[in-house]
Amino acid sequence: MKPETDARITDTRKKILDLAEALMLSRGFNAFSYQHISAELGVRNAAIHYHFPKKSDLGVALIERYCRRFERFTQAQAELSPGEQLEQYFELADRYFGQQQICPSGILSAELQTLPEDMQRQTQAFVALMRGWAEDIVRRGRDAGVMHYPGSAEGMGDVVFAAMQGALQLARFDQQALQSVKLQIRQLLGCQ
Amino acid sequence: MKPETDARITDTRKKILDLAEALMLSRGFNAFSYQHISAELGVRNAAIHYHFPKKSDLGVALIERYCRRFERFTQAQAELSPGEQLEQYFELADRYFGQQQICPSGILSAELQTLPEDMQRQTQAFVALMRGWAEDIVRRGRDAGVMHYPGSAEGMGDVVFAAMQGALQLARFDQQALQSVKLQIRQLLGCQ
DNA sequence: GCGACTCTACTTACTGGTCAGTAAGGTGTC
DNA sequence: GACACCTTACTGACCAGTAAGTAGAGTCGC
Repeated sequence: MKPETDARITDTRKKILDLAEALMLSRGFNAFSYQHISAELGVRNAAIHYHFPKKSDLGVALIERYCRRFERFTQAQAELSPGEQLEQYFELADRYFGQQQICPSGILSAELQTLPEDMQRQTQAFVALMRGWAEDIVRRGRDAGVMHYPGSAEGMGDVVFAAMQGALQLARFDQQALQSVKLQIRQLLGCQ
Repeated sequence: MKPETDARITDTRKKILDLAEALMLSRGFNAFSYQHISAELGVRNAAIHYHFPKKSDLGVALIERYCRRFERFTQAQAELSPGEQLEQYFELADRYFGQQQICPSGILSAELQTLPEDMQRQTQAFVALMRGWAEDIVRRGRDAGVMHYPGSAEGMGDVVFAAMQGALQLARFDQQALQSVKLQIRQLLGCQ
């Protein structure tokens, strides 16, 4: 039985993924090594290679987990109003910021050209998922009459998504930047 | 006479900076090596070290050049209307996109935590410069009565800057994303 | 106008460190 | 005894950075 399809995912495997995720969001995929993980975990380097033979296997598993997590997140959100969904999006960003991290799509798109091909494809799918979600929020917000903005829902969704991604990067220099962008997006959407 | 203060900057030195710039904007600062540059330039690795002893020296010189270039850009722009300034900003982004690059502040902030300290400081100054400029455009646009938006000029400037930075990263997956964001920003600002 | 000197802009040759990745062996559990 | 989950021990590639040497162009005293 492959670990990927096994319900009881190895403890070590999960710890590796968690550590790799934190490292990727703070340092980037290229800038962390198996050493970083194994040292923190108290195992040898080759133990990581046992679970993820190539670094790209680890990267792909990381993005796949993001996609699954995101799917669950949006399903759990389905009952919420567009305004509440937006606020949950903002809280997600706050959580990244609190850990001195940026959003996964931000680091992955910045490093894109140096990533292994399978990771590039996976990233593309993940970014499309998040982009579609932002678009969905502002479209349903306008349809429900609680959000008001000129132009298309596609355009507004892209601006919200791009601005939040950029804001998390800006927030590394000025912690007020994230608050500033969130507040301005609320005002541009005419909600609250 | 130091090369930095000499008007006649070495040809090789300039070529190194140009190549390093292109490499940084497409691959990132950590993901290019002196080998990449020396191979392209037809010189030996140590020749690069002659002009830039440490890689961080090259990085700092790169950002310093950005600051100087940006200063000249904004000065040349001083006579233009806010609407025209915004369009020039958009054209700048188009140029990066055309070369499969992202904006310098995007890659530098994504990699920030792995950059040498002097580069981090330099980056902070550069980002502050660009942020202030975006804020200035939308403030003067509102004052002149040609741009209309809720909230503060600080907030709107941050959204425009963050959205453009994010859009260039999104555009790596979907080339329409940049157009989409530019169009939406124009509509949010109520100009054109 | 010629040798001595100096400086710039490199070269060759090297070091030590880090990296991903592999092979083969060990150990405990079912 | 088969398998999951590690270990030790290693390889080869790449990396930033350094030391020492050199070719050529310009400068200086004389």
